[in-house]
Amino acid sequence: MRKILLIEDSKDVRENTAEILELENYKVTTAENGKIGVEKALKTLPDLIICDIMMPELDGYGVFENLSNNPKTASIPFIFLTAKTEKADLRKGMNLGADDYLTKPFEEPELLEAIECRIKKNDFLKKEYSKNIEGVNQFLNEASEYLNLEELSKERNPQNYKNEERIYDEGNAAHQMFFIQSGTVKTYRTTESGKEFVTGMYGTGDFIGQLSLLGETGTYIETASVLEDAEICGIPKADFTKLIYSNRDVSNKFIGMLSHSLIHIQEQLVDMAFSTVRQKTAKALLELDEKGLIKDEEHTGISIPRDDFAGLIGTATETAIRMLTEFKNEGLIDIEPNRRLVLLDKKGLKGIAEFG
Amino acid sequence: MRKILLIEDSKDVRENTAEILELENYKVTTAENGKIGVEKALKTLPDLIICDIMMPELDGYGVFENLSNNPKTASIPFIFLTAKTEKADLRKGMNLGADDYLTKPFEEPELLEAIECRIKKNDFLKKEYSKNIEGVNQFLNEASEYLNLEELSKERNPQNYKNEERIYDEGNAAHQMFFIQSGTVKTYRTTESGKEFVTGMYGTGDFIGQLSLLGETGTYIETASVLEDAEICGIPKADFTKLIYSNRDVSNKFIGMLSHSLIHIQEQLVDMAFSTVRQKTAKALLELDEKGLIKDEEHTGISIPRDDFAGLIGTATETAIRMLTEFKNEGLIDIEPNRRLVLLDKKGLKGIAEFG
DNA sequence: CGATAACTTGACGCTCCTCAATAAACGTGG
DNA sequence: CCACGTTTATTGAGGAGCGTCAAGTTATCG
Repeated sequence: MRKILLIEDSKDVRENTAEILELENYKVTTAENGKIGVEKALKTLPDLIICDIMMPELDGYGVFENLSNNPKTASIPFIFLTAKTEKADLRKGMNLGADDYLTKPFEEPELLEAIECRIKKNDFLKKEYSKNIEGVNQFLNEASEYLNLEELSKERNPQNYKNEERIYDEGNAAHQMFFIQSGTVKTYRTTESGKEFVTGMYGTGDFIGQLSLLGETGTYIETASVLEDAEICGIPKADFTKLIYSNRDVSNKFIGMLSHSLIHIQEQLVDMAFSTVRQKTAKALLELDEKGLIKDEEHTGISIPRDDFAGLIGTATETAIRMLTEFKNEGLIDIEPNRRLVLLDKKGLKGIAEFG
Repeated sequence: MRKILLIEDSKDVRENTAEILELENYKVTTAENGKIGVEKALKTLPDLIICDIMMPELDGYGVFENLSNNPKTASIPFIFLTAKTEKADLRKGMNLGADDYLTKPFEEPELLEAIECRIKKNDFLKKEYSKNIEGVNQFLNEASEYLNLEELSKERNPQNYKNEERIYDEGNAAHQMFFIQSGTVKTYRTTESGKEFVTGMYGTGDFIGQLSLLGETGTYIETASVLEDAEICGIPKADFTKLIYSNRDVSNKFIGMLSHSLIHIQEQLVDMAFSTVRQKTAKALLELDEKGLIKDEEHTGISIPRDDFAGLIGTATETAIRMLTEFKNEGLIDIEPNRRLVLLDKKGLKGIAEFG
């Protein structure tokens, strides 16, 4: 049962509203001024707070400010209540970061709808997505669902791509991002000297090309090509940017994910600078395994061309191969006749990744 | 003079509103239905659009949808107009990404205030900030100004840090970010093998530690220490997150900046993997110069310890020094008696950075 | 002015890249 | 289904680049 805290100085409005909510099966706590409201909020940690603006002791802004500064209460949805005449003040409240507001007198369905909407929203926001770019995938799906934007991938019919086929090219104008329905894809950049640096490998359920849509050049920052026959559908830039930019909650979530990516890639940078190829190889194997691209107890894995594996580490193909055979001789991995890699000793690899 | 497009089917309301706006010295274009509205919007590219929801031919949502999908008009502020009875529909409009709305009948000051607010906002958003993390600086300043959040750095009294002093340490709980009022600071990570990788060098007007506040561990991801005596003031996490998360426009802008950083750091990663030390040295010099940390025609520059310079490239100190003397012998840079570096031939360095 | 720290240069060896040759896998057409 | 050519993987040898250690030089600070 959801708990709602109602902060309102007028006894009539308070009791009336509380009754409506209780009939809808919410558990209601009430407070007759801001000060008490803050105390009760901290004590009961409700799922949602409805709060009048004009109040004795501590006004609505004060309450909001107070609760925002406490991590325990900062993320509780907050709905302002206000008389129609105070309308000008509303903009201030919304700018502070309140989630919604109602003008008194309000209708019953209006109230309930607003509450329902906010609670649903908060459930979505509380959910944790994985730290890396992979988290974006799941996130986009749920976000589109949550916003009722059926325009996203669902309604698009996927296109078939064969091995080696390119999905988009570095430098071309970026009009779409892509969702991988099945198959495997690598993204890479080509250096002046003609070498390929593989920036990522992606499988079923991943999105690629998002970052290029946000870049200021408006062009793809990398090339994507197919590793294993894939079904892929394109998502127009407009759909994506609408999703990201138009809804505050979604964009906040997205900021969190971008930060994680940034932190992660910074770690990679340090690795790249100071690790030996042996360490980098072990790390690459572990990362690929996490994405389910390498055969182990759980996954079937895929056959990865040695060129690409080397490009992922940033080394010469021959060196990469040497490392792999080294690992094989040490019993850490196995190489099947069809060149498929099999992870045997994850712990051992982790040790190498860290200490060499 | 600002151009406003008013789309409204009721003749009374339309003419009335237009008059108010013209008295305030706006240039007003009117349209009596959605279809004409879209056409006129595309033709005149107004600074702001006010649009009724319930209309013949094409309703307000349709108009908004249409204009959102055209890059030319997507960023024009959009204010919905609606009768009080249609209030439920409003939430839909706002979710679509409209900027504001007014309920009919509205008061004159209410209208004007809303318009003023949106135009101001849009001016702020249109402004371009530099692509890298440095852009965040200027941005935060202007954003705090724009939101009237005087709580940020302005009102804090800076603390003095001396050479070598540490501002925060990798792994410690992150409660603040920092603004550099004067002086120079480096941020670095220490590897297992005890080497320092310098992740950035920052000077007057830069912010540091933001990313750590957004990370999920809640700890600093790097260590910051002073290179040149500095005045630095701390900005509490709460202030920063409030700024970033509470306002949609600010967070959108922030997404853009994070994306740029991500793209930039990905480029660094490729460089790190395939460039020679010679190339990396040239690149590092150019980057430092862009930040005004190296002496050239415009800047006085600072004295950079060779250790740190090497850490920035990800190489041994001795190797870094060898490269510098190499460049000196080639006449690309000069090394003053106090070890200060002077850039002489930017073009030459750029050539080396790209082709070796 | 001396002690200490920071910088610079030299010598040597390891890591990893390059080039070259061989072996295995793949694909094609008969 | 096999022989053949082609691509991809693997192994080997040699050398360039860069890290490490050590010694010498210059700046810095009390």
